[in-house]
Amino acid sequence: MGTMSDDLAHPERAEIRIEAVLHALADPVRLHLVREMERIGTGVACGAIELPVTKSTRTHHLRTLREAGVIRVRKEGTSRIGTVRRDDLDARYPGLLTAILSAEN
Amino acid sequence: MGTMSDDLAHPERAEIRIEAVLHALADPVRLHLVREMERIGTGVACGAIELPVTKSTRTHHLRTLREAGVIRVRKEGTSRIGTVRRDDLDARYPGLLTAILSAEN
DNA sequence: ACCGTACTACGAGAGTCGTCGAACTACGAT
DNA sequence: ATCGTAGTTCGACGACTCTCGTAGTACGGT
Repeated sequence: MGTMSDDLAHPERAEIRIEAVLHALADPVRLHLVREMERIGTGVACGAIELPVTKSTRTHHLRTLREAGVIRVRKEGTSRIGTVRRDDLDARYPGLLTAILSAEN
Repeated sequence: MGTMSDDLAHPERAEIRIEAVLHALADPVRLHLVREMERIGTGVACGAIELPVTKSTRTHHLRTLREAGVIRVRKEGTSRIGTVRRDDLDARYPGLLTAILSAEN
């Protein structure tokens, strides 16, 4: 047993704040994470994306992205499947995500 | 006299990094600063924009924006005139600035 | 020359952030 | 039931950030 909130918390579309989104995407690790999710497409096992950090740090970044409203995460067995919330972000900040993700640097 | 680098340092267009821009605009004070500059238009006396912080904090935020490549600052007497680098930002990250600045929230 | 205005520079303090390791929970397979 | 795999949680640490006040520099007016 043990207390376990079975579903992960996500902000509603209307609750997404631009500062939180920008802050979330300003980190190189998180930006890479989102770019990979977008590249692969339909539902990625978060753990499958190679990262230069440990498991706990990965969890931290995924939570930051989720709580900012950038990605949606659902449980699938022992894995977490993540997808970019492109529909919500495009509705709320048209052009933002495309501009950021297509920024070659 | 004293050593005084007479011109302020700005990154070239090609040197602008997306993470720095996002980080710079993720702060509420700086975002407000940039929005005001864009609203007023051609060359604003940075000190004229009302802010809930002290002078030294304002200097800090202006430096952050300048070093990220978001604004250009030139000296005019004892004042600093700031302008958003829309041309450079639009060239490098098309749609980004518009998306961020038009985000009401 | 003096004074006021506009801004910068330099600490300092409080808070946040990114990172890790160790301990824990949850699920699936053998 | 046992083991391994996937992820979370917790505390800790160093680094960075936002804030401020004080002191200093530069320019313009009287």
